[in-house]
Amino acid sequence: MKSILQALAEPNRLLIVELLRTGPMGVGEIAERLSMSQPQTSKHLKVLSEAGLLQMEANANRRIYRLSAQPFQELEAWASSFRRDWEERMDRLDDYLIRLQGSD
Amino acid sequence: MKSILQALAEPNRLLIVELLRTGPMGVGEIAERLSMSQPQTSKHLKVLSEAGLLQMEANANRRIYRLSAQPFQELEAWASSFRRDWEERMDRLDDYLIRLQGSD
DNA sequence: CAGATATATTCCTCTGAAGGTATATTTTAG
DNA sequence: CTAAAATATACCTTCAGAGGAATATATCTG
Repeated sequence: MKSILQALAEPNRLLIVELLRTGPMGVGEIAERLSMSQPQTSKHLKVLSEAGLLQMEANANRRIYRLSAQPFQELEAWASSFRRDWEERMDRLDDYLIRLQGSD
Repeated sequence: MKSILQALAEPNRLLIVELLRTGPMGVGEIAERLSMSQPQTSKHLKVLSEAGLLQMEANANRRIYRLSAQPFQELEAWASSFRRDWEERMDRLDDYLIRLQGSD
């Protein structure tokens, strides 16, 4: 989770991720569309890949990057687990209020 | 989204968030439980609060911090929206395959 | 084989942000 | 009113990491 969050926290990397929502893309096209230098783009792609957020497919001298589904599902599960925290606390509050009512 | 991710990306702040899942807590207790200095803790709490992740309740000279539900719901929604991307692409693939089949 | 193209990597610089120490601020206790 | 407790803030130092320029690597074209 930590490495996913760290990878996504960098603004340009977040832009890359949002761009790749539209579909898989090569390094050059990413760099051009986001007005980033090619080395800068490659380095961000490396960080994103090492965090598991991207998959790379090598074709000749082209590298096509695409979003990987799993880490986003992990993130969704993690974020939703907080909702469960609130709900459990609500349940405990309900229990408490019911017991309070019963003890009248 | 960016500020939420940036706030959560720092390891000690992530620890604070995980700790606060167990319930609201004062600065001193957070610092002690995580073996962090008080100023360090206060500064991280400020960043988390400014990102909307925490709410603060002042009681005398105590400040009680608690998790705020909304940003985690935003994060969940954002992460889940990627799942929708895959599904849409699957639908388009289905359409394509069906059309391919029809054109036989 | 000699470019040309696409991408990765290396090296350097510099800024932002994290951590430490000291201090300010507020509130309570005596 | 004074001291203590809890927290926030200011100031300083340090370091990871982001960006730029140059170069390495691999692949295709003629």
